[in-house]
Amino acid sequence: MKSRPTAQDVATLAEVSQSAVSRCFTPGASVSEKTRERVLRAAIKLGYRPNAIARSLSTKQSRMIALVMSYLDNQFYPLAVEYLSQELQKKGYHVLLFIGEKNNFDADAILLEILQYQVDGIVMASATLSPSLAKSCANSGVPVVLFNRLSALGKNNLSSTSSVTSDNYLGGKIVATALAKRAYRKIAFISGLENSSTSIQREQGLMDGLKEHGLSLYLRSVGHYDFKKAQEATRVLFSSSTVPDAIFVANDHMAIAAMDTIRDELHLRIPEDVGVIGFDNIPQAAWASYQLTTIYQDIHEMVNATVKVLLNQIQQPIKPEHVLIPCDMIERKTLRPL
Amino acid sequence: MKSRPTAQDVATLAEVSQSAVSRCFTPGASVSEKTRERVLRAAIKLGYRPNAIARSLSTKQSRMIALVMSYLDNQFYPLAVEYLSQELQKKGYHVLLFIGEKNNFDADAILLEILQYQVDGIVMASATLSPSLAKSCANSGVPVVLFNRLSALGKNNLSSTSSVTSDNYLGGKIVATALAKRAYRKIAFISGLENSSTSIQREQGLMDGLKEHGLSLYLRSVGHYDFKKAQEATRVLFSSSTVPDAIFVANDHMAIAAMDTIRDELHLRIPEDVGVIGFDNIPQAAWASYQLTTIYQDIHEMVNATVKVLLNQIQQPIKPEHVLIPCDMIERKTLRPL
DNA sequence: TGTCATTTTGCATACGTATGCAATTACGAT
DNA sequence: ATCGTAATTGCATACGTATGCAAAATGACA
Repeated sequence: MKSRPTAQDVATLAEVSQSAVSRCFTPGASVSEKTRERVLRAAIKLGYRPNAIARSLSTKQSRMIALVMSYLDNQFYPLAVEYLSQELQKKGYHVLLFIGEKNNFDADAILLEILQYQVDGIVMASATLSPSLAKSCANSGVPVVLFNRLSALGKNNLSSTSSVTSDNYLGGKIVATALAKRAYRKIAFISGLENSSTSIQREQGLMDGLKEHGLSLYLRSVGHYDFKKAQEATRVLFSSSTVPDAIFVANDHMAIAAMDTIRDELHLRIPEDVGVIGFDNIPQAAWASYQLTTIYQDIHEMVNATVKVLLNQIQQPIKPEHVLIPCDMIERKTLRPL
Repeated sequence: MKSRPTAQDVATLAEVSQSAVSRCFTPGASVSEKTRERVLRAAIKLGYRPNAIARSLSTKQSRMIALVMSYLDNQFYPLAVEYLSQELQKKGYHVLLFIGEKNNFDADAILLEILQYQVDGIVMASATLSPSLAKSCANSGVPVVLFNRLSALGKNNLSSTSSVTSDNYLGGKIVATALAKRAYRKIAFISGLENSSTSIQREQGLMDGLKEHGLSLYLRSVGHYDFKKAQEATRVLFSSSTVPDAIFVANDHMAIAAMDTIRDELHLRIPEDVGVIGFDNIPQAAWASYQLTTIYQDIHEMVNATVKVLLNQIQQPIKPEHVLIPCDMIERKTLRPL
């Protein structure tokens, strides 16, 4: 049980200096073919691999990216994690994962932990970045990209932290048009977390879109992006005498919850009695039992953009970037046909 | 854009030595109340936080755990990731996430990357550990725990790498008994990956259980733990003239795929025409449209055990440990009642 | 063969923290 | 006040790598 060989061990065996060994593992460094060969031979013999920790200390680059999430219930996020992790690995980065507790999610505390690890960048999904923390990151020179989130906006709608989101506002408008054209008139909205930018923008798009078609929102309920709470929200919508004929749910995860309640508890038919439309296009939306009509979030584009922005910011953190990914409707069977 | 303050900066401001500062941030170190106060005051003033990288280099403990996965489609894994990450954070560890590509998953290459980061331990889920790698880890003194997997077994059924799994064999037997008691006679099995220990043990349990009830397996098909492939496997089962009256599917993810195919394509009723039972008890199994009867995997117990074993092994890696978590059936509506 | 430009090499040091050891201080008891 | 013991502190160094700089080696060319 001896500890791992160091560059010095390799150097001794290969009869060169430790610097030479280091250069052999540093792309672009100046080493002759002869010594490289000798070093590599010795390295293989000893099973040597450079110590990334020591390298990080020396170069001041950890090649680690912190990924901050708050929950993985909604299948959209695991997929994002998976693809993001793969893309970052391709670029030579590694992912340090931080998942907060649902109830007491203290982003500030987590971020302080993160900063200790000298990560080269941070991707925040499922959590807003408090202004104080954004400042803290900026001071440390650690670039941050918000994934599927915007931070609190100033009056000019420009946040100081980079972000990548779908065009949620447009998505909301598309929903409004689709519902209007299908002759739905009593339209309800089940929101996500009240203070989340995604939910707010989707709702705003819906409202503005409805107005353009001479309609207005009929009912509204809050689902907190949670399955059970969305079911409760659905019950509330149907508990009064004023019943909606269509529901826009802020994401698919909740839309499925709503469908279960509508069909199994309330014994209503979808789409005959009530239309349902979601947002995200998670895999479950395509399952035969749901066939949920929804707004497509291009997860691959979102991740690609996130990686691109992040690496940009790492190279030269000048101005924050804000990327908007287009989205569109995927028609399945929870809205009646045109 | 100045770089982060160091212990030396704090020491200078507080007029003490760098050692004193270090000791203030090392639990159990000897510091007087007076100097601790001065140091902390200075640290706060400068916004100082110890550099975890430097600390790792010095202590030879990174307090990072590598988590290796191959896919997150199956909701069971995101939940495991979430809870595992939270538990490790509570213990002061952080998670370095590695997700392989579905197609070309080169565990060996990934593991070499991991070892460079000097992680204190490795949790492998969704991937078998090749003997060469296991040896490589042992040489490096890095403890490994297999989560929901066993490595290739020797003749004596004892692997040299620690593991935490459900009692998959027992689960298979429970399924056999449940099916037999409900008078199912033409029982089919849809397997996961053919070489995965979970699928193998669940099937073995089923076989042995059936035999005890004087039955034998009627049909068999391979689903590779993949949604679309499971649907194809289901079609195959029903394509010949010999049609099963019940199917045990190696996990819920595939069981749901099978249900979709059975009901939506084949237009058969569950459980009247055919019974379905899965394994895992993922959240979707409880959705109203499925109500899948399944075998419960206690994900919290599994994670708790994983963390416990891992920390044990980190402290004193003497003998590998193998933990078996009990499991039981959760009855919903995809098997006909007794 | 000698000169000069270029490539390769080694030396020395920095990165930021932890810690063994010896020196110093504090404190209680006599 | 004196001594002894325990608590605290600073010094020096180690952890493993990268890299600026100067020295050395190489190679091209006349």
